[in-house]
Amino acid sequence: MTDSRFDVRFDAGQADSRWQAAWDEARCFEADSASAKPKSFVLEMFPYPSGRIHIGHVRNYTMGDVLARYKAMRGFEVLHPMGWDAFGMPAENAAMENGVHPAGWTHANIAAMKKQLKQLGFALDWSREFATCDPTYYGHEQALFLDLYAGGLVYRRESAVNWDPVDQTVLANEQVVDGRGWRSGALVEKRKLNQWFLKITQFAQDLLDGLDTLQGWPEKVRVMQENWIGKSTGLQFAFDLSNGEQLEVYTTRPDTVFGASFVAVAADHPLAAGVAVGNAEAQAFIALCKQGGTTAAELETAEKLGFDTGVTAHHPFTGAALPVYIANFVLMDYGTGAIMAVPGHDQRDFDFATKYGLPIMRVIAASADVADAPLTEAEAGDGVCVHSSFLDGMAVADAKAEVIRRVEAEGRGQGKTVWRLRDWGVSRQRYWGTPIPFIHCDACGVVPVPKDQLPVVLPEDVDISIPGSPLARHPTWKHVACPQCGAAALRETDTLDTFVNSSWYFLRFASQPTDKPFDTAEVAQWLPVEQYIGGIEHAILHLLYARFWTRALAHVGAVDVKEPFASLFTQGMVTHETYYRQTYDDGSDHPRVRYYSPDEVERSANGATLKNDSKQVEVGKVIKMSKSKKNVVAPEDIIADFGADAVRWFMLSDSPPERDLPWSEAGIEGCGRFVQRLWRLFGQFDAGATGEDKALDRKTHQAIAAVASDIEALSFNKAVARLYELASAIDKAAPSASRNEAIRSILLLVSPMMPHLAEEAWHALGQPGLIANAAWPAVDPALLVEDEVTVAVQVQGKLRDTLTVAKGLPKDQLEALALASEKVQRSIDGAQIKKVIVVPDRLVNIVV
RNA sequence: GCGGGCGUGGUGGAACUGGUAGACGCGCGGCACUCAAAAUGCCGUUCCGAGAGGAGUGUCGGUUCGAUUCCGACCGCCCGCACCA
Repeated sequence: MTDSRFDVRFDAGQADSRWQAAWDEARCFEADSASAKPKSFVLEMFPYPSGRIHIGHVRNYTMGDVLARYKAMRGFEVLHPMGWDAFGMPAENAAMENGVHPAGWTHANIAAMKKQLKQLGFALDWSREFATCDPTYYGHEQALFLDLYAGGLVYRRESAVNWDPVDQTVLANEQVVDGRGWRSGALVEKRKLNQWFLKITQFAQDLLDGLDTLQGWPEKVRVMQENWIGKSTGLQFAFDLSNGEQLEVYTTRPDTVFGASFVAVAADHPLAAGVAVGNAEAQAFIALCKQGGTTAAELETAEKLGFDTGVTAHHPFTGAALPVYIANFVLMDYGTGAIMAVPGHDQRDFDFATKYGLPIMRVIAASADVADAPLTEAEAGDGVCVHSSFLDGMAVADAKAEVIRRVEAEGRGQGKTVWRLRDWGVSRQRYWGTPIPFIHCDACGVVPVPKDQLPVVLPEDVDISIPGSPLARHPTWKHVACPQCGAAALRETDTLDTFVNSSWYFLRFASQPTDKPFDTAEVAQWLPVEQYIGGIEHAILHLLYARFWTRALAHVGAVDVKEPFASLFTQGMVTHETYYRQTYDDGSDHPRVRYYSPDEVERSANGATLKNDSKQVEVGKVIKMSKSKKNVVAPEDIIADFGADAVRWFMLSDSPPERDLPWSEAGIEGCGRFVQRLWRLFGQFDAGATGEDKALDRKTHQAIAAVASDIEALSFNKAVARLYELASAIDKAAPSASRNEAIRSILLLVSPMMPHLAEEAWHALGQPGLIANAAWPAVDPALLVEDEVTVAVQVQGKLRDTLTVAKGLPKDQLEALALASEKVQRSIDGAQIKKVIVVPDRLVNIVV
């Protein structure tokens, strides 16, 4: 008899909240650091509390959740925490616009988003939740900052910084994209300010080397970080100039030194400034260089321009007089801001030399016999030195070493490694961030706040309505006594970059004592994070900073870990069609594009109409959901319509997780149908049924094994397909003990993905406890092997027949069977058989 | 320009280390159930062809008994980086 309780439709609305409450009650997902089980730390990038969860979060957290629940079923003690990256500009912007306090705004947003996350039934350890704006969090961050200061990794200096005029604050190099602020989009200006820096460059080599150990990271992300760190090795040396001065240049191609035909300096190089004194033409040229754009497109099209200073440089080996130019393509902040230009082997130099009629010499050739081949473009490749005096015949690598050796021997320069990576400026002139725990005293200088006076808490009564630093203009907050001499002194009013907050939050998740940031031994229990999941947009910023902080903390003895994230997965975006019309409704001649949201539109197989007027709208490209294109769906709406499990299932279906997932109404409806279908399937559990169904047993066990390996590989789309197949097989099978076992198994297999439905059915079927605490079903290896296989029979590589035979049938028998096939005989058609290839259990190919 | 990735039905995508291309989902078509609809179930669905059969994984070529998979050239799309000396 099947179970009549399953005749009614599965009521997600009611079941979701019941089981969410049951999990909370049973504290199912609280991680126990003292557990004897093997540990697994599954982490998704914690969200900024913007106010609501968007569909991208849902996809991200669903993936992590499936993995976390699966790991728990496999006997791991799982740490799967959640918190809030709660400091930052949007809270201050909201304060400016709406007059709400950043703290109140942030906490209200957190409450709203937490409710949404709870509705999705994620197996999160909420007991470890924190927000980075909690003084209990940022106070510990201040303590760590002081530790790094004591360890020599924090310093303060005046420097030219990237100033974001909209956010009214400084940005790190990494936070400037195409000359604009990464968040505000404003054109960044250069300013001189006293800034706090973290010595990330001290770990440049180590951060680079560490990338090789991160085999669980996407190649793409490792390449991006490698490029960002930007190691180059070369030679720095001085030219003697005709004006009696010296000019330091840096080159990665010392082997091409005999091909140098001019020298160039940046427009803001001191030599350029010197030349410009009393020289209007030079001044005009320098001004021209400085107004040049910095975007990729502008740079690409920018013409190479130069200004001949009239100064010449003496070639260190030939003694030739090389003209010194000011050139717009030389950057002051890389190397020494001056280069030796080798037109034959650097395209920029080639372009420049062509324009100004300077010599272009070949000094590297593929082989010595093409030493005089003409150059039509710069040849940057490998080869041997030619026309290069004592270097002639040497390979590029050897010649580099030889030139460096000679220059060093002459005391004229030295081999040098140059990095693109710069120290990380962490000062922000904002309110809503971690106060930097230092005090400026006229007598004692910059004094750390004693640890027993931490946290340095943000004042609540601030005026955020006007630009500028709210802490700096606060009437009382900054006035304190110097901890050393007791005299009146001033607090540091800069706050830390919010990327500092996210550089160690995973450590605080692993361990959160009240008297210190974390316990080193407890952290060692959980770290490294076994699987980290988040967006590709953090490939450099967050992930590089977090790797650096982990090293810096190891440097001062706070942690034993080096790489915080063993495996990284970057998931694709959720996309959706766009719907639009071209309108002229503003009365102008130019059409404007007006977008419509999916719920204003009726979509059919061959087009779309607007619900309002039943007239057609254009169906546009499938792109990332964004408010401006109105192609968004609200998680709360679809959860209400279909239930959390259908939404979760959709997030896992079809598209491989690293690729974009196109949202569709038809797709989510299909998921909703499958939830109901499974529900009915569970109702087919027939306690009275007996008997064996070997074929179904085999399918069940194959599915158990396949779904497990698919989840471990994060190939959720494949696991989903497997589960559809198993469901169909169960549907078709007759009642039996095997079928009951199959139903019990599929229930367990879908439980990480559809936990509410699974829990409801588990309960209805009278299974003990919560399925959230159940174990993954065991696989019988004997059932994974088929005893019959289908073998393809080809003639000339074309499929002619298939044979179903016992597994392991010997080659000669297989061959005989294949040749006996009527279809095969027909296509051989009496031709002579030259060769027969037999792959046991797979195919027979007959060559005639 | 440099680096990386991708190209498979109407559609999202499967295909283990070269071995039956198109699993599974969506859509579409047909049928059953129903007074009817919804829901559900069953069957079909790469293309051409009535059929036997033929063609087919961006294009062209190569290696192989056999290529979505390996190699070369080209075309197209996406992403990242960039006057980094």
